[in-house]
Amino acid sequence: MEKIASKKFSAGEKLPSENKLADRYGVPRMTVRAALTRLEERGYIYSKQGKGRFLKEESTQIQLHLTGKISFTEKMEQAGYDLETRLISCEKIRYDEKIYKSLACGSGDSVYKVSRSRFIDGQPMAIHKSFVSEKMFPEIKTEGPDIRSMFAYYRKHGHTEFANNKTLLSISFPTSTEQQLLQCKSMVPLIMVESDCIDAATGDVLEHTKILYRSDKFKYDITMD
Amino acid sequence: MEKIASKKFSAGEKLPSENKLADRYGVPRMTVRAALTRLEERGYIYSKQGKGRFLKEESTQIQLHLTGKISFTEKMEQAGYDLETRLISCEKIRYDEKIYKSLACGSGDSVYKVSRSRFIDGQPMAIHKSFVSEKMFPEIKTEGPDIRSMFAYYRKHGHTEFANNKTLLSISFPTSTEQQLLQCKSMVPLIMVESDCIDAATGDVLEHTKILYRSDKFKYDITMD
DNA sequence: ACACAGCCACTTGGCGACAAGTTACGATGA
DNA sequence: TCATCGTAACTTGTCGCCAAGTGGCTGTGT
Repeated sequence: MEKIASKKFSAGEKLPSENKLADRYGVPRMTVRAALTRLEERGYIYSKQGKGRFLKEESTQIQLHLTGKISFTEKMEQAGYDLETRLISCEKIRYDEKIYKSLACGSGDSVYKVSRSRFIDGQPMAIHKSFVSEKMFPEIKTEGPDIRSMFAYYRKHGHTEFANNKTLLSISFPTSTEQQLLQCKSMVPLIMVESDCIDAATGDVLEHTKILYRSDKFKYDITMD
Repeated sequence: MEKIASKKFSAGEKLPSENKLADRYGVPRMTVRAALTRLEERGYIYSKQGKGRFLKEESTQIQLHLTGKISFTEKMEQAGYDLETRLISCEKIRYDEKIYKSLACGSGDSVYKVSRSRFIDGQPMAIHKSFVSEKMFPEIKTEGPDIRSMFAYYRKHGHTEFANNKTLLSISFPTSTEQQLLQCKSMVPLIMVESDCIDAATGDVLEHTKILYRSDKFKYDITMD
C-alpha cells in the first residue's frame, strides 16, 4: 500500500488515477484513496477535482547549523539566502509554568510573546516565538510590535554578549494557524527547538525561545566539536 | 476538526462515538472519522470494532543528550534505563554513493550494514544501522552477526579513541518494516541522525551510522557548550 | 471547412446504507 | 431462582453509488 509512495514517479507531474491504481494493485479504491490522502497531507502531492493528482516539485532542504552563537538571521545571510522576517504578533500570554520558570518570573509578572515568521526566497520556513518578561524589559508592550531583530533589541538595552543554556529539540505537528503561517499541510512534522537566551556577562535570562522549523525544508547540522 | 485532539479527554480510556462527535460538532461522520484516523495513525488512540475508541496511555519522553563522546549504550545505562540491543541483520548493501563516499570506498568494495534495534524497558525505541567496509574490517562478514557492541568490536580491532565528524539530523516516516520493528504507526515521525565515527588517533573512518529514533519517545538535548 | 455547442468519458469528492463485531438486556425454560 | 439463548442497540469498518468538475470528441449549422 505505502509502496505507492516511493514508486519513482519522480516526474514533476501526473499520477495514475485512483481506479487505475486500484486495479493495478488489486485493492479497493478506498485503500488507494487513503494512501493518496496521506501523501497529500504530508505535502508530496496535490489533487484537483476532475483533473487528477500531481506530484509537487521536490523542495531542496536547507542545511542549518544548530548553534546559538549567531542569530538565525546571520546564519541565513551568511549562507546566501534571501531572508525576510515578518512580525506576526506581540501579546501578553497566559501563565505558563515552564516559561515563567525559565524567565525567573512569578505568577504576578507579565510575559509577552513576540511571534515572527521567517521567509526564505518568499517561502515561510519557520516560526520564531520569543518570550520576554516585562520585568526585564519594561517597555516591551509598546516597543514589541516594532522589533525587527531580537538581538538588536537586546543590544539597544545594553546587552552585548549572548549565550544559550539548555537547548531541547522535539517534534510536533502544526496547529491550524501554524499550517496557515507555514503554508504546510497537517501531517508535515515541525521541529521545535526550545532554548533560553542569556546575557553572557550577567547571566540574566533575556528570553525563552521556541522555534518551529518545517522539517521538510531543513536538514540540521548538529556536529559537536 | 483538529480541536478534538486537544480536548482534554486525558483519561486513560474511552472516547465518544463517531456519531456523538458528529452531532456534537455538526459535521458529517466522515469528517470525524478522518480526524480520528489521523489520531490513530499518530499513535494517540486505538480502536476496536464494536467497542469504541480508546486513548493510549501517554508515554514519557526520554531526554537524550546528542553527543558522540559516549555510546548510546553508555548514555542509556548512565541514565538508569533498562537497555537491550537485538541484532536485526548483517548483510551486504547495494552501492550507495553517499555511504561509499563517507567510507572512502570505491564501487568495487563491499560494504556491510549491521542493523540492530534498541529496546528500553522492553519497548523498541530506535534502530541503529552501522555501515562498515570490508576494506577496513575484512572479517565483518563472518563476525558481524555476533557483534554486541560496535564500540567493543572496534576496540578489539585496535581502535581506542573515537570521534564524530559532521552529524546531520533530519525527519522521516517509517517504512512498513520499520513500523514493525519500532511497533509504531505510519504517521509517527522518526528522527534520523547520520554521522561518521572515526578513529581519533588515525583519522580513519570506521563506520557510517544512521540512527532512527521514535520522535514521540525522545526529547533531544542539543545544548552547545 | 470551420466554429460552436452539447454530450460523454474521465477524474476526484462526498454521502449514505449496509456489514461486522460487541455488549447489554430481557424473555424463556428448567 | 438461575442459566442460557436470542435480540436489539450500540460501536467501528467497508463498499458503492452519485455529485461535481474537467476536457475531449463529435455532430450540426453556417
